Amino acid sequence: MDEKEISQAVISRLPRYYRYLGELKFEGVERISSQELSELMKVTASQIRQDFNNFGGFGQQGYGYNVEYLYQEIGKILGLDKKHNLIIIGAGNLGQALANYMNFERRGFIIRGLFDCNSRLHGTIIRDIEVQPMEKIKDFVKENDIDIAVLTIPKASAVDVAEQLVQYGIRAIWNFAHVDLNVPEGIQVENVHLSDSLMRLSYNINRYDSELAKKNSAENA
Amino acid sequence: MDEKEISQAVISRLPRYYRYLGELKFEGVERISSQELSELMKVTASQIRQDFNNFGGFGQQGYGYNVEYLYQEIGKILGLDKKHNLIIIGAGNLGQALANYMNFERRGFIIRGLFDCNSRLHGTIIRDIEVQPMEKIKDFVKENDIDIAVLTIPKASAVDVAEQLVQYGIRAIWNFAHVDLNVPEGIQVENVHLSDSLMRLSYNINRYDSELAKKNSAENA
DNA sequence: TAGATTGTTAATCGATTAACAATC
DNA sequence: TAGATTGTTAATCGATTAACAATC
Repeated sequence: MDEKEISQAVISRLPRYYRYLGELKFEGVERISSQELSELMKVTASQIRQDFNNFGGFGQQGYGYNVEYLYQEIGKILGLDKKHNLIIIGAGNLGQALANYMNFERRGFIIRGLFDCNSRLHGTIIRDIEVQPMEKIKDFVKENDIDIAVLTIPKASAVDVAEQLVQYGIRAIWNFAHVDLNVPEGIQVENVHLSDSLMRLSYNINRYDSELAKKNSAENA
Repeated sequence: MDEKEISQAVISRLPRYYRYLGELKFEGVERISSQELSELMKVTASQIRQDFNNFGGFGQQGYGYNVEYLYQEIGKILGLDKKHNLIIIGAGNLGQALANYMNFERRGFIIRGLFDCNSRLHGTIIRDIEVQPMEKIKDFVKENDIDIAVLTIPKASAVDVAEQLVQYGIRAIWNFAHVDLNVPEGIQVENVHLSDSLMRLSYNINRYDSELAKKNSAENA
């Protein structure tokens, strides 16, 4: 009953473990110790063991971890053994790019519908999917068992659209709009704020420059 | 000399502050207290004050913070007062979407070149920029003072291309390829791993479901 | 001056790392 | 059995929150 809540720090690391294990599996590696994995991934072996043990013991003393098994188990923890039906709201450049990106399907995320408020896009077909007007979302969500909505629309309309999606019964929103959505408890939101990411990059360039300048002036003093 | 290093946790929050302050400024709000901002942004006032004070005193006791001034200062910290020249490597759907996205230019990130290994794309023009073959990157970087490269290519070639870019003198890489790059000290990398993000969303949907199931079975016990 | 609110120090909380006993 | 390596507890480190003196 009193489940120890897994911290978001741990969860954020799981996809990276999954990626490395997938590659090891692909390379035919059968087992790996936390020590070896730690060298590969440049994190501490201690953190790896702690992270995995949040979900129970996946390893074996004196042996290490079975790559195939661990890969499967992390996949299950991430819910990748389940299928998810998505719709994309906003069939602009980014929406189309995501619709065209095949790799998500491989992980069980299947794009079922595309919607846009721009009538000139209606009827456009992207990967066998026709762009439909926004008015069709409501029925489409109900009839096609959609659980995830991808928001690739400008921030001006994103908050309203998100609210509607929740009413239509959507379970989760993958939000690319540069605005914080306000959704009720139990609706999952994952933000991808590209401009935030670019600003962090900019900060780090800038910081490196000024530290360099400081170091140089110190040498000349 | 002994600069207190600013933690990445703080830096990650700066773009969000910047966004909120930009909106407040746009709405004509002149001053704001940490208390008011904390209610708006749903973080503690304490954290806001701590964060800002990493960079010096931006506020005034008894008054709060001047929105316009604070917005400018955070912009400067993020390096948004400086121009950056970018190139995009990989003119597929995602590369084109980013090239078409105007908002980055507003913040001083100017896309100068587009490159792709697919010869069928060469000569295609996106927002006045012609897609060029990969062989042209080297000279282009030197002649156009490029500091940021956006990597929107498949992971198979990403590591090699990144290595080359570093040799050509690039300063920073905005990496959309699903692989960890290995770059020397001083080269900034910011990863946007979309599939990792989607997996986190998947985890949270899954977790919510199983918690609900647990709660229900507990009630029936 | 009195009230408000910052800047900053101290206390708490959580996450990471180290250490080692358990065990394959 | 001996060696290796996990699972787990304890120690450390860092980040967040609370509290309050400084000051506008």
